[in-house]
Amino acid sequence: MRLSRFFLPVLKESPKEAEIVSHRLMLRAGMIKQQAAGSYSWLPLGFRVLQKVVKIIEQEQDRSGAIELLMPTVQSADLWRESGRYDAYGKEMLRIEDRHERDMLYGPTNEEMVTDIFRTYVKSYKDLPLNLYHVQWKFRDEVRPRFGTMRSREFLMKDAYSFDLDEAGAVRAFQRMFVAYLRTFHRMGLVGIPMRADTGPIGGDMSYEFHVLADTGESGVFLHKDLVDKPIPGSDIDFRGDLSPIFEDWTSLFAATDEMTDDAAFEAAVPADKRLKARGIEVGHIFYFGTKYSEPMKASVTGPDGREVLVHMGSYGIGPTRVVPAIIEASHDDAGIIWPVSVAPFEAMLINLKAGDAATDEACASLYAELEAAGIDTLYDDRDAPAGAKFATADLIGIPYQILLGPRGLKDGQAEIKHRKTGEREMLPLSGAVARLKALIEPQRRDKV
RNA sequence: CGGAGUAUAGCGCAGCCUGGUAGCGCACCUGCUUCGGGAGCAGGGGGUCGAGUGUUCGAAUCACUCUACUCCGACCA
Repeated sequence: MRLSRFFLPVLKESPKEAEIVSHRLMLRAGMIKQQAAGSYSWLPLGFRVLQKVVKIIEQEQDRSGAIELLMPTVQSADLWRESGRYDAYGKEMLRIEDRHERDMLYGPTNEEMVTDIFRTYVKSYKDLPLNLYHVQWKFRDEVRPRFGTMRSREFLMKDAYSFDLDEAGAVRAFQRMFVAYLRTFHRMGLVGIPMRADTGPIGGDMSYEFHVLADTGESGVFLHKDLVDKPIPGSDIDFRGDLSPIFEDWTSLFAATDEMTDDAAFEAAVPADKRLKARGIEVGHIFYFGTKYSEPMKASVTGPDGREVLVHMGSYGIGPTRVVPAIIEASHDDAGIIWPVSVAPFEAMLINLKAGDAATDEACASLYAELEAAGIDTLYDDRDAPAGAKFATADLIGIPYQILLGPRGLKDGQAEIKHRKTGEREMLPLSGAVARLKALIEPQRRDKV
């Protein structure tokens, strides 16, 4: 993509409403624009990141055996009356009336609707286990939206719903999601630590929140230090096999939010040198809630013995529109964002240090063509701007690798590659630069981790 | 929902106290000079001062009402 043909409204100064670093950087990097309280447009750069995050989530959901579909944002109130949540949900639910004066709502979650789909079609235990998910916009009329897309009212959520014959099956489904979530966050360059959590209004018995550690996190978290760099299951993990050893390995170490524990319990459970008290951003939440919805909504199957049984359900959410700022909170410096390659809006940025100079333009154009041919997703800064402004933009928007070419380098037949994360610079013969870049990027690609 | 604030050009702000018809920096446009870490000079465009009502000869400025947004607390992916 040529920058001169892209839409990238970067800001030199940060709007005053942005209090936390991710919000500030997302505004400055031209990723989002606020449209109302808790409501954001995703501008092209931000949308690229969001799409990459969603792609990783989908890949790991699919790998774990979940099946993607898409349900509407606007739902009929009737389903929610069946489950009893139409009255229970309160003011957080945006209620809408259509022209026929029917009660509708903008979905804050989809348990009712997916249960309705399930009960319509699934009649036999032979069709279980089943896990259906979608990635769809939600609306929760938060009392106080804040921190940009970290806590917005309209937000994107991947929500998965598992259906099993009994509790043992549901626990296996829960463990599959648990492992899928470990992998999902890891692939985005995040350390997502599962913590015992409160079940909240969705209800249920077993619940883990996945938290990214960051000073700006909204929750206090207590955890065993060893969880921070615990190895993540690889892409060869067999989701049809027994995942309970992994589950137990992770959950045997203490980790809980401040809603679930306190200093005394923490100190009793974890030796002093292993205690880590921090702030966490909740990026995912998984629940097992048994027959909470299948019972009122009559979602049952015929079991092997011919008897009708209510299915045991769980639900599993990740908020991509929150994950993006969480990644920034975890990975930035004074100059701007530092994207992991797997979610970066572009993998490389080619900087023409003297746009308008015929020889440099030509050399950059051919280098750009070479980068594209090599499959490197490149943003080519071909603007007629001072070099300093180009560097500032490249650093701000956090492209992992910058490749610099100007008259000086051209004279020596050399290009410079700069690593955004480390600041390291290498001079390379022009002919070898693309190969070098490819070697750097490829192992970090999202499908390789 | 309770508490505290803010609202003047795309962004950041001054002007308000003490009423006299709007200004600065950045951004934007034109030209020239520049270009290896957010360029310089010259010229230029853009605002019914959040909305309404009132006070006044006259309101960005004073009064009242409303709206939007932000921050702090209780809730949530």
